[in-house]
Amino acid sequence: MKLKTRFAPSPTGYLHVGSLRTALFDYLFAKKNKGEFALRIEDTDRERFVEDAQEKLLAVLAKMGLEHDGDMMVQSLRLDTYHKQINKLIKDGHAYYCFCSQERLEKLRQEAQAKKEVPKYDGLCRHLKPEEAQAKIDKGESYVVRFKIPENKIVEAKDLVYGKISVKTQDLDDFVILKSDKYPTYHLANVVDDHEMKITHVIRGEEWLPSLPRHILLYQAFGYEPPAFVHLPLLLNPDRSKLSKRQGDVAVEDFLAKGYLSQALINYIALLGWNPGNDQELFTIDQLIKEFSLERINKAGAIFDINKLNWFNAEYIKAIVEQGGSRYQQLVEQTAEFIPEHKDRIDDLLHLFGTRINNLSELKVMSEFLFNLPNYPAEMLIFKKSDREKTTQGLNLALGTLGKVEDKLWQEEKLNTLIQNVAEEHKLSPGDIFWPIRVALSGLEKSPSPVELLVFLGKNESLSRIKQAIAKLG
RNA sequence: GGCCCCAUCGUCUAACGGUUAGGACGUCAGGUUCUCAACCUGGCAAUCAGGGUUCGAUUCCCUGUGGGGUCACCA
Repeated sequence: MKLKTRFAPSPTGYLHVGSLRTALFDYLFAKKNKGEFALRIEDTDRERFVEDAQEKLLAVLAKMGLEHDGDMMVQSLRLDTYHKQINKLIKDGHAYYCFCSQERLEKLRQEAQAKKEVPKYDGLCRHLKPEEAQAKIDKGESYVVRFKIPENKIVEAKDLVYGKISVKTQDLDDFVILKSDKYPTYHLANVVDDHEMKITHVIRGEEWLPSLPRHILLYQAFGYEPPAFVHLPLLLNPDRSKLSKRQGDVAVEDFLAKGYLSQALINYIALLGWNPGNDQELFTIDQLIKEFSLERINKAGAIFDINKLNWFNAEYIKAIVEQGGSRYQQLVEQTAEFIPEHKDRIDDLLHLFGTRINNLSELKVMSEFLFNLPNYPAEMLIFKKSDREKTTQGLNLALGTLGKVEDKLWQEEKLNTLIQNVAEEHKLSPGDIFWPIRVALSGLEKSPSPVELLVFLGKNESLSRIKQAIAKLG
């Protein structure tokens, strides 16, 4: 049988990084085994319906390079199927109609809570005769369908990461499988669809582990062979709670909007809860596919550390700028989205700041001084080991020397040699001339090297800024 | 609270029962330098606790502690 995984998000309007990690592992495992990676939209909650969510989801997955195989399944389009399956369960005695009102259930919950007991459905409608139930339905009473949990049994479930799990059915209650709006709940739709789609491996977050026994019971009631289950350790906030908004970005869209590269994000997230068994950390997607194995998935939750993501992203930016090629062209295009007003200078900006940024949005802030010289104090021009006199001399020498340079010789190495020579001739140390040039050109104490700035700004602008500096020193 | 899961540096993690407990991020120090970044070198830093099993436990078992997840007509 062909191996098949599926990513089954509910359309919330954005893709959570935890979901991305699940999707990635689904994808890697499928590709590794020459299997299929399917997509299913779990939109059975019409109260949380979000406009455009499906399109957005597809777009982000595409950006992340996790495109699915085959047709996408949409649960809201399959109500007939679920109804058919639910009727079968009812007929076989595995499920029953329940007419209890929300108010009664709420009261039940509160009573249990007051007695410090576990809130559980008390099974009031469980023994309703079929005719009685039918009569109520005919009268137009609102109802749900509940699954009938077998009594006094032990449910054994196996997970490929967590091992064997067993639960007593006494600890479970008759959960709803069909809501009063005639939409199925997750549990039901999930089991029906995974079976119908011939999913061989269900890979999902650890938060589903507690409901695994319910799903096993459903498979048994249907007489289906359950798929293999793989629960993934959770992604955590710095305080070790389940990764959520409020404590930072969690939407993949947010990271893309800040200028994190999809490959970097994928690479980082692959190493959360999984490792290759050696020291390698930088992986292309193809390498991940090659190395991936379920055996090397961890059990403990992993904190999502923005610091390490920054490192990965910076590594990718550096490497791509250095290597050039088509990936570099892509990077240039992506960067242009952040600085549309200086589109024609992206190439230069990337080379100037490629080793200094964690993400693309930082580039905009960091390069601002190139287009608008900050108003800096004259004292900043004087290097800590220099003085006003030498600084003025250095700037004037620079102005004279640079002014005579032909346009075609306006290059980093040439300019560097030129300035060095002038400094030596006049017994000036580098700090007497390079430092003030940098400050004159950038208005900052921390910046790329003076010659890089000269080349970026060009002769006219450079000389103009140096003149301004000399004037400041008065 | 019931049920379930988990436990190695601050973080991500490695270690067929036998290692000076390794790597990476971060951090600190030094080098390189006109500054920053990058780069290079080095430092600090962990097996939750207590019992077993064993010649020997990070590793296996039990208990405790701690953390998390889940207990909806949400997924």
